[in-house]
Parts: sequence; C-alpha cells; structure tokens
Amino acid sequence: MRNGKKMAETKDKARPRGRPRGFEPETALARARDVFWAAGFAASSLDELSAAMEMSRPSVYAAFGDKEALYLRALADYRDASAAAMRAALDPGLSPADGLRAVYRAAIAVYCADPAAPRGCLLIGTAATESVRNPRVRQALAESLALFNAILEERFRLARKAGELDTKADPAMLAKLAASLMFALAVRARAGEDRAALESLADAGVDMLCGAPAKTGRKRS
Amino acid sequence: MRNGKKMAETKDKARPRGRPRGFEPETALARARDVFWAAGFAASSLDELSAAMEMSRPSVYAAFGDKEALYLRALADYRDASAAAMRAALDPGLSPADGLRAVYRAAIAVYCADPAAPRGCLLIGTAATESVRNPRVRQALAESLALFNAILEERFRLARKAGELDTKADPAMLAKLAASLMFALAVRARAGEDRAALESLADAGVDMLCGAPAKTGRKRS
DNA sequence: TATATTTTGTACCAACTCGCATAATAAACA
DNA sequence: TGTTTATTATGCGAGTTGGTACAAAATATA
Repeated sequence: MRNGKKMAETKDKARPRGRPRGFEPETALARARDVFWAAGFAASSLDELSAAMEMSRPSVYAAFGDKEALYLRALADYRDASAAAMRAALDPGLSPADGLRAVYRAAIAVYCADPAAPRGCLLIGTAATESVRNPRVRQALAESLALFNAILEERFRLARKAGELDTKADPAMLAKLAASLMFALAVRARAGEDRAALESLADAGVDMLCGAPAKTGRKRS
Repeated sequence: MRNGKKMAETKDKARPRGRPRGFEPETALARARDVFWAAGFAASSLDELSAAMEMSRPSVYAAFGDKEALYLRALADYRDASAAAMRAALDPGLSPADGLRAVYRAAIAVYCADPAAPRGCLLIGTAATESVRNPRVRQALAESLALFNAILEERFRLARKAGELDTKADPAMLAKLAASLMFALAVRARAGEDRAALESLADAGVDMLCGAPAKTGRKRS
C-alpha cells in the first residue's frame, strides 16, 4: 500500500531481520508533534495522530508506546531543537543584545510559521495545560523552561566576564527576565497577535534588558 | 456585580413560577471554572463538571448551555475578576512601580493558591491550548490579554502625565512588557516554579521596567 | 382543588476513545 | 526451499464522551 514505493532504506546499514518499516521515525515523530502542537495533548486522538503519521495504530504503539510516551518524546525533541536554535542564535561573536534579538526573532519565526493559525510554543501552548494533572508532563515542561533559562544565563555570564555587562548585573535574573519575554511571545503568538507586533515587542524587550535606556519607564534627571 | 438585574431577584424577590433551583449559579460556575482550570477544556468531562457543580447534567445544559458555552462563560468571569483585581492593585495613590508590584503579587497569589498543584492563569494555562482550533476561544483569549495590556497602559499613561515617567517612555510598549512578565509568571507558576522565585523575578521585573538601573544588564560608564 | 411552569433525576444514545489480539505480510536467514 | 523475525493491517471490545428524552417533582397561580 503505502510502502510499495520505498521501504525506507536508510543508508548503507544492513537491513534488520524482519519486515522493513514503512515509515521514517523522524518524519513520523514530526507529524505527531504537529498534531499535538495544534490540538494539545488531550484533544489529539490516536486516530488523527496515526493518520498524520501515516502509520496504523498498532504500529504507532509498537514504535513509540502509548499516547503519553509519544507526546513526551515529541516534547523532548522540541526541547532539544529549541535549545540548539537558541545556542546558535547566541553566537558569542555577536553582542548579547544582538544575540538576544536573534533568539527572539527565531522564536517568533517558529511561533508564527503558519500565518493562518499561529501555534506559539509546543511546550507553553500545550504542555502547560496538562502540567497540573500529569506530573511527568509538568517535569518535562519545568526542565525545558529551566534549560532555556540556563542557556541565556550562560551567555549573560560570559558577557559579564567580557566586560559587556555591568558587574553588578545578575546574569541569572537577567536570563529569567529574558526567557520570560520569550515565554510571553509564545503566549501572545498563540493568542493570534501578529508577527510585526511581536517583533517590535521583542526589540523593546532587548532594549530594556540590554541597554537603550531612553525607551524604559525610568525617569531621567 | 456584573449583572445586578438577574442577581437581585434571588435575594428576597418573589420566587419565579416553577420548581426552584437546587444550585446557586455563581458557586456552580466557580466550581466549573476550577475544573477547567485544573484539567483544561478538552480534558474536562461533563461528568466531572456536573459532579463538581453538584448538578445533574441536564441541569447544567439547561442553565449554561453546552460545554463550550460553559467554558467561555468561565473565561469571561475570570477575565472580569482579573481586570478588577488589576485596577484595584494599580491604585493611583501608589507609584507606578508599587502598583505594578502589587499587580504581580496578587497574580502570583492566585497562580499559586494551591501549593500542591499550582494552576497559573486560567486563560494562559488552558485557553491558549484550545486557541488554535477554536476561534471563539482564541478571540476570548486575545481580548482578555488585550484588556490586561490596556489596564496597565492606562496607568503608565497617567504616570507620564503626572511626571512620574520619562516623557520619552512609551506607555503602550511599557504596558506590553509589563503584561508580558505577568504572562510569563503564569506559565512558570503552572510549570511548578515556587512562589518565592516568582516573587523575586517579579521584583526584578519591576525594577527593570520602572527604575533601579543597577540590576539591569546595562553597562554604565 | 386543578393547572401552568420550571427544575430535577434516570436512563439512554450514537459516536468516539485508547489500547490490544490476531493474523497476514515481507524481509533475512538456514 | 522452509524458518525466523519484525512490521503491517484488520477488527474488536470495554469504557468514556457529549448531549438529550422523558417523566417525576416542586413551586406559583387560578
């Protein structure tokens, strides 16, 4: 049927013993992630998931376990991809402000990838809902948010060492504030705020976090 | 409160014609709101809802319509209560910084009311998930977030007029940044971050938004 | 009393949910 | 060729879902 075309022959690896898989795990996972991303965990049925993954339901179970395991796997993959993108954006060759701007810009691009139905962040937009009643999801969410904090903190710590930051600045708190703006962008994107508004908000946030005092609320004398 | 007309008749006005209701609409709605708050819209079954409301399912339907109508009603009530609390916290007798601190403190108190299972914000924690596929929920969410922005903006605008703010400051952008921190606090609370951490983050945010430049990342020379 | 009106409780429905048992299929291996 | 092994497809079953029909119950009114 759907495997008549190709048997998912991956590279030069010798085929395993049994019948070859009719799907590529990575793309199947990406499809599942997209379903969860749009509908959330609770509203994603296995029918819709297996259809999007182009797999029969027993195959989904055999390959990835039950619905929760599949969801946790999607969350973990998303977390890793996001962390990698953040580290890439925070190129130490750029100033902390430019790096932060790049992080926000990349995040907004992901959040608003589909202009017809912006999805925001998979973790904040869907895992947060499950977090109250599902401790495993809560832990995955908490760990992911902490990781994003830590990546930003590392950059701010480096900047302070390099003299790009006031020595009195607290890198950990700065990172939490910077991450908070990213989380808020995710919420606003999912609520439908348009991309231009998100980007100007992000720019104002960078100015406030890293400089350009003219635009803050501070009274200057 | 919001509909004095209908509420007044339950007091001591003549009883309506038929069999009297066995529930108080306000408390029943609050119970429904709590179920949605913990489980989200999709994972809240009518069985659980009607049990929490201490009403039979047909009674729920007769009084509030279907599950979505009940949810939208809970969202609207929550939005109104939140807006009232924000306006109360932003007492013009206080400085903008103190008012903002009060807003965050009140928000965190709501988000972390149950220390065993902090729920964050009903809108951000549950409506965001439904927003992608349910345009009515998305609109309710977007309008609520915009209302929170507007309430903060009004206070900043007043502060600028009163000379408490740099004339170059942009009240609209400041309000969006301030609201963004509130949204992030909601996300972090639902992810399980402890109350003390949220409060110190909120304080650092107020300092950054309204003054105390020593703690920002700005390099001062 | 009898009637009108509204709410309540029981019981039900069709559709959908997740997960699995079973068996056919497709490959490597002997 | 047959055997082994892994994946596929079919189909089912127990439970849950949102929503409703119906009649009993409780009140006001005539």
